[in-house]
Amino acid sequence: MPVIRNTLQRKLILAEIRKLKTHPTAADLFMIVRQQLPRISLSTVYRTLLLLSEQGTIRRLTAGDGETRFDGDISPHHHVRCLRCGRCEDAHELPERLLRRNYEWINGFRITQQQVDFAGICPDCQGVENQGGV
Amino acid sequence: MPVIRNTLQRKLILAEIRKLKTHPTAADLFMIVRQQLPRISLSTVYRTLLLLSEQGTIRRLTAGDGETRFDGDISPHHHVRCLRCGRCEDAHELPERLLRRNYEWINGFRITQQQVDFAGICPDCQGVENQGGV
DNA sequence: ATTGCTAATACAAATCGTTTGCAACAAGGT
DNA sequence: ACCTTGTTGCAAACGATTTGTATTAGCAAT
Repeated sequence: MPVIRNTLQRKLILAEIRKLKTHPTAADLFMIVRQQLPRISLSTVYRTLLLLSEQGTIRRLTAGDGETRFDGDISPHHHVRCLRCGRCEDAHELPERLLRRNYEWINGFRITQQQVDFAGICPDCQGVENQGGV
Repeated sequence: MPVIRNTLQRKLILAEIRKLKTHPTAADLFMIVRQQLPRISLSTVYRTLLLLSEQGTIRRLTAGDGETRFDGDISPHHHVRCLRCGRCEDAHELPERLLRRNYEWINGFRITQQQVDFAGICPDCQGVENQGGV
């Protein structure tokens, strides 16, 4: 088993993802970290995000069409996503009992992940709702 | 507003997606419909699936990493997905009260879609679990 | 049935997010 | 300070999906 090195790029990426509450995409993080480390490459960002999510250090949010988003808060909680602009927020105001009960087996599947995916139109997009789009 | 034409390709695709219980991908449906209509193109399948899901005739399942899957059953129910092979099944054995309550507003978002996403290892993949992979 | 309008198709090429191959680099144990 | 090898940056490959366009075919009106 190879040694995991604590590189500067990994430190910066993890620090930024923990600082942000916006569930950034890989491209978002690339642009942010590049301000401190201009030569960092997008593939390093992808590789680091893969590593961190496999470690369980961060959470990968795959619901929704577009890009994968990442969350530095790994405590159990749910998300709301805007179908128009893609914005993704925590849904902390939900009753926490919603998924308090864990399912370990369904249809013979051994369940390891569960999350509720809420989607709709965010406040900013509600005004322009009739002006075409999706 | 343009007239929506009831073409042969649309009829065939909708018939197949309603026949199948396996939540096929666009590529799956392409291969199936091609047996009856060899000259159909993959982009027609994609465009038709987009149209049908925008109409609300079928349901788009976007949770998970890989390809988008489609469901001809639009009644409210949840899904289990295998993290190893990607298989996706209905989770009908769940207590139906799980999402019986509908959320209309969360964080100021007007909610139009909600679903529980369960993921784990399916029975077929449990045996080979230790032999590497994701 | 035949016509005419135009939505929808097949095909190819483009696009988007993400992954991978590889030579150069740097983390961290010695 | 050195050496091993995990990691990076870059470019190119990748898979899923979308789009441009000339041609085909639905279907409403004759």
